[in-house]
Amino acid sequence: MAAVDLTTHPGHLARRLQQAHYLLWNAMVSEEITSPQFAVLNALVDQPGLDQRTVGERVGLDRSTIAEVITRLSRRGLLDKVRDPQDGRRALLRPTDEGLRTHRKLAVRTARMNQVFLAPLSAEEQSLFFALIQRVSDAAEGLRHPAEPVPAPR
Amino acid sequence: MAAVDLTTHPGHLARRLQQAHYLLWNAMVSEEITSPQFAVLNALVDQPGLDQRTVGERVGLDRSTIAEVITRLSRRGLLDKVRDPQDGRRALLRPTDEGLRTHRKLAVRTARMNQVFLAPLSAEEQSLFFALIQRVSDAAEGLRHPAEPVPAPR
DNA sequence: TCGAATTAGTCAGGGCACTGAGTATTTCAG
DNA sequence: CTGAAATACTCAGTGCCCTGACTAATTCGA
Repeated sequence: MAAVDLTTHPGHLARRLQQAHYLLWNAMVSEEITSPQFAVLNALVDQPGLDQRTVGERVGLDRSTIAEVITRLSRRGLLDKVRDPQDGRRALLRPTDEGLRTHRKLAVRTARMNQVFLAPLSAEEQSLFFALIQRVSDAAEGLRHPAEPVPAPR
Repeated sequence: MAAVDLTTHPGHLARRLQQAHYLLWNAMVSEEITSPQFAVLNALVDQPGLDQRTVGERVGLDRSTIAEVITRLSRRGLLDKVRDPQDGRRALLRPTDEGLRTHRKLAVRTARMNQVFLAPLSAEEQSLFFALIQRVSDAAEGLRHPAEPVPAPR
């Protein structure tokens, strides 16, 4: 009766999109290493020695989730985790040789997968696709941190 | 060094989009009922008496996940689950009165949230946003089921 | 009609994602 | 210099999401 059409609900669409991606990743990239794990590895290849919190910020994972992902990557021997001698709170992370090799391999496959995933869109549509999603995500993310200065006492 | 730019990776973008949505949902719609739960409830308001598998298909949840979601909704007293007397394998689902009330309430809030979520886009951009995501998702979904007839021995 | 597929749902197991509470370490104000 | 605040991380709890293996019920072909 009063049911709603979910195809105009961005949240529903976002979920479906991620599921579709998950499927393709599993088939074309890796069944062992997940997409978030690759994102973390990628951040560390870019800047070895980052601490956990910063990596999480870079790839968009909260403190708890990043901890789990790092545990798994470390268990697989893809990264090393050592306490910062300068600041005993921090854990510094860097990819192992094995981690670097894995990253190189998966980077190639990921590129291939992205092509397949985006194949239904023209080049211009692809840029638009990126831009629109980015704008919506950034805006919502922005609501999180209500502007640096101060919440304005109203 | 050989690190990759994740802002051009649809999977990464999809994940961020979903996180952004999760955030807004929690703030503006409900902290109890999740978006997938609402989707299930919505499908049952539309067609009471559906079985589990069909609902899952409608909202895009696999057999295991739909089972969990339904357990939670049922525990909250938002839907009833009875075995089909015609076919003992099926479980038939229908919203309770409480479920209907909850659906009505959340439908209103969801509409409001969608407006906020999509506010950064113009009306035309919003249609484009929907269409592009839909096309990509559908195409990937299509790879799953390699065309009805037969996989073509090539 | 009876046994082999098919179909609906359950269960165990692994991974992502968030919150709230707790611990250890560092920083900073008085 | 010391106690309060801030910071990095951990842990417990909840929920989504998938796969593969299993059970129960139905259907369908020989």
